[in-house]
Amino acid sequence: MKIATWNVNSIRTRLQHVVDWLIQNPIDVLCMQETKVIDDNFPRSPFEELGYHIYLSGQKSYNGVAIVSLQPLQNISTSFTSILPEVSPEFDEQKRVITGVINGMRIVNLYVPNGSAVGSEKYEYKLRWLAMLREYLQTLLASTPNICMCGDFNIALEDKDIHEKANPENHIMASEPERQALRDILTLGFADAFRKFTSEGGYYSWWDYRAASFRRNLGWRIDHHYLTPNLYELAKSCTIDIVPRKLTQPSDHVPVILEL
Amino acid sequence: MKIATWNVNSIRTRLQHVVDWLIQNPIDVLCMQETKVIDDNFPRSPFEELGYHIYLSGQKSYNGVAIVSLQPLQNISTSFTSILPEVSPEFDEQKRVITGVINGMRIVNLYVPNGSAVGSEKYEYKLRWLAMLREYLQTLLASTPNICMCGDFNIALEDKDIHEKANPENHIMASEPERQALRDILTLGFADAFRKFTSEGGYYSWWDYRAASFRRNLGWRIDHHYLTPNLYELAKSCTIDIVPRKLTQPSDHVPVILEL
DNA sequence: GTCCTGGTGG
DNA sequence: CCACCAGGAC
Repeated sequence: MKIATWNVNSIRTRLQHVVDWLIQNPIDVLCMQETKVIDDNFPRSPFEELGYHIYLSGQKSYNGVAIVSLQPLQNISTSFTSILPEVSPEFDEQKRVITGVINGMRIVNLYVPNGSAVGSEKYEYKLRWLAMLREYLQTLLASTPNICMCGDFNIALEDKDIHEKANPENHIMASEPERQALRDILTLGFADAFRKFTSEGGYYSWWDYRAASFRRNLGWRIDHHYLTPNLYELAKSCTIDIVPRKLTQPSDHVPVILEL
Repeated sequence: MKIATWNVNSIRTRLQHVVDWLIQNPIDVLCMQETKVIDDNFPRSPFEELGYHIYLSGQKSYNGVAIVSLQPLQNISTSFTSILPEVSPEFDEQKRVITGVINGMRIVNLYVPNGSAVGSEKYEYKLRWLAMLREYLQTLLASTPNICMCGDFNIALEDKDIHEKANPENHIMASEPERQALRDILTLGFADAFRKFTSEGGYYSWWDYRAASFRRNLGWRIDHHYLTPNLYELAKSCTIDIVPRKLTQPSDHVPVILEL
């Protein structure tokens, strides 16, 4: 089966790109981020016409995550507090997580905070959010040991995931505290599916809209699939499809496809 | 020769429609209104590639007029105060007039204020603007007796220029003070080119974007060519091309074409 | 650069 | 309904 993750940067603006891509690419589960729409206004029918079940956690303007799946998902959850009652309700105000179970595997679709600039208030929120996420995943793992966690992590763990013109040191999405927070999560038992198949750098999933970044290939690999051991063993491929970034009015991110 | 007037409602948004229309329609002079762009940002090259000279009086966001002409124009003017030094400078803040001479004929391209609602401050401005326009034209006529005045007048002079569902009485664009102000201008020696050839009603040049007005043909004829006697005699046809209103993302106005 | 909102203008 | 802006986010 194929599980893809794609930060679509507004599902309403990108609807035709996403639908066309799904028609061209046989995807079982598509995890989207930055849908930027409340659930009532999500464009359901184009996905339903392709046979997808739809699971949503959206808000106005910002954030918002969605999963569309050919098979139905069980045990959907869209909040942190329902899994971790003691956690601050601030983490559920922004819609950044949706999870459900398919074939005994839990899919966790995440939109990690961007963090703005190192040292900013939003940066501190990102680090607190990642610490909270660790607790959340620990709880989930206790009941479902097989987890495919994917989404826009807004973190590049290695310098080879970042184009050469950037200086990763103290850069948002590359700073050591962010990387450490993500590594602390992975030590729960997750591994990067992409790195099972590809060890070289120069593969990117996001290019800033500004400064002609895509034309100059100044990208970052910040969209990931992290798998628990059994799933990692099963992984058959993990690839980045840069074609949709070449269309007119593209998302700044491209889809990453995991095959299990 | 053919002289067309078209309120394009943003030349940048409508560029492809206008260029395609010019390629399909052999127009010598196109007068545009509501270009909504400062002169530095006007998309010059598509017109230049078609062989047009370009004359501009634009502003940010609102209003803005332009003439493109296969032959060059002489004696361009884009202000009221330069013709009528005693007039209030408020009338030059909004870019609503551009005029130039071709073959001894002066073309005056106008975007008359909309007036918002009868009795409003904008309505009073419209009436003052029209009174000022009369003086302006009187001055122009003294040096150039042959004038083709065209543009978006935001006035329908007769009830048959307005769809049946509207109640013209005290309606903006149809109120008696507006009509009288326009008639006072026409008594300087102008006649409606369209009415030389067509006496029936039901011909419209503008349909509101709202309420599916075009589909229901709830239109108004508010875009006109007014000609001085010699030119009126020479007029060969005056037609409205509603085809561009059927395209996707159309202007709410369509071109009106005068043939001399 | 491209997206969103909320506001104005029509 | 459609276009513009400013301001914020990324």
